Amino acid sequence: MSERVVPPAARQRRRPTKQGVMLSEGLIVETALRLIEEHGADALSVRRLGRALGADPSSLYRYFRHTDDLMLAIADELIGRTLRTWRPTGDWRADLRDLGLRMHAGALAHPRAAVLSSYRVTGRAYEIQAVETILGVLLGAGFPDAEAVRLYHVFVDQALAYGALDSASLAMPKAARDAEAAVWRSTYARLPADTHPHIAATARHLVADMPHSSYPGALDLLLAAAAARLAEIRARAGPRTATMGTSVNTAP
Amino acid sequence: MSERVVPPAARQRRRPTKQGVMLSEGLIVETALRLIEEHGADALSVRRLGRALGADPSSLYRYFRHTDDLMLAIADELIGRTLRTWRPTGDWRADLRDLGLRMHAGALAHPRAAVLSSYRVTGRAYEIQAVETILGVLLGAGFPDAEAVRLYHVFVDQALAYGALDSASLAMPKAARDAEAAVWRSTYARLPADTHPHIAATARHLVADMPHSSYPGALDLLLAAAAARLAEIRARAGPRTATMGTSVNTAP
DNA sequence: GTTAACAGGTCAACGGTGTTGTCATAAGGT
DNA sequence: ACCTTATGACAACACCGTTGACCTGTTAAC
Repeated sequence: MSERVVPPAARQRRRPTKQGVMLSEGLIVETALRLIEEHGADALSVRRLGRALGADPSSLYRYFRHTDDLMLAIADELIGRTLRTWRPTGDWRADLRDLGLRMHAGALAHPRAAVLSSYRVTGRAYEIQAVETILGVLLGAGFPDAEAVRLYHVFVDQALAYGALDSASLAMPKAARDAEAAVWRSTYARLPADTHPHIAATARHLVADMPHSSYPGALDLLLAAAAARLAEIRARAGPRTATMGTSVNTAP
Repeated sequence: MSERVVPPAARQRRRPTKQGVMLSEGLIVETALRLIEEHGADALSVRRLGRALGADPSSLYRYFRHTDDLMLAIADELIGRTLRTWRPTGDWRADLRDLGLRMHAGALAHPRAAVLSSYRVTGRAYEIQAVETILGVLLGAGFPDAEAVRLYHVFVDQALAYGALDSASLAMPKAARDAEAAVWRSTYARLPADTHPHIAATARHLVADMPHSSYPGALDLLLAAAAARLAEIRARAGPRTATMGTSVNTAP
């Protein structure tokens, strides 16, 4: 190692691996994502990744300082992919709803990366682009600066937090997941009405609802609250238009 | 091990540890919580816990099948503590707000347990009590069964998801956390207005807002949306009262 | 061409982790 | 007093991330 770190993009002096592979940041990230996809969230370790690449595990430390440096690179790649498949229409509410669902789905597809990236600021290219885009949607809708930032923060954190939560749940072995769903049926649904009246009264709904993600519901509540707030702001600023829930993109 | 597992509560045949400690589920959970509190989230491992207890690590497997069995026990204890310090007033919105903030704070105090418990159903005593209580608040407020369950689900998941998210962030070494805050100041706040107009326009707010948890904001938006929904329900059912945002606790 | 610098791949080792199979023993019931 | 058995201890396994030392091929300069 000696002083090792990572020369950024100006890499030269390439040499193939003993097994003939040309390493690169891109190849490593891609392989890591493939590993996660094929063999589950826990399949990603420096050693296994090295094996999958046909390289010594320690070689990876020439490209990433720690494992979570690698995870951040993976996270940024995921942000990029999500953003690339998203087509804004100009309707802020529909656009944010679509984007939120895409972020959530993206997280579910890569549970391990999602968990790690959820609470980190990568500061990388795609992340910056995402911030700029989402802020643009909110400002374009007519939210004042401070409010737009607050909403941006809540929107992103909610998508990431739920993404991580549902990812973790999804990463459990299937048997364990089924067992959890069974707890609602066998434990909760059988509590007697005299000791647990509220659970007993709603048991049917609990059994049906609880095993699914509550993210779509949470997202809709968030957007509803935001729309109400926007209507209020518009009414206060000057009651001209009565349209609500939709907004023309008239950013300066 | 042979077939080992955990005889539930009917434990007898106590024998002290070599160092003279009498093990018990309770003592183990308490010690684990103390360990987390004193030495941070990563300080909890079977081996360290054994050392702290004055027992061989493998002894713990007589009480818990896996480490996350242990984590679930810890999680339930946390739920219990949170619930015990909460005093409902009858105002559903204020009560849920208070409870949400307490859950979030409780998670922050025990990051590792929070992350693990966030996506698990313990089915243990305190968890059941929490479900019953929260459902009672919502039903008492006047939400119909199905809606109450949906709201319960979103409320709890939101508290847990944000708890886990902010826990993870808090569990980072302080230096790393500071570095992340610096990214907002040094990277985002310096983007030129012509390439990133929206970020540039709101940079001041981003720097101020982003390093803090967005949970309180998210919680308030959720409660606002719920209150609006409740007003709608009441208006539809029969326009008698005009009070809104507050509710008398008239559960059957 | 020859050479010197060094990026980058490899090896071996360290200290950690969760988990389990085997064994010894003290406690309880009879 | 005996027998059973719950439970603690020990040792080992297979993994993990990380690092220091070494070696070698590529490149740039001469």
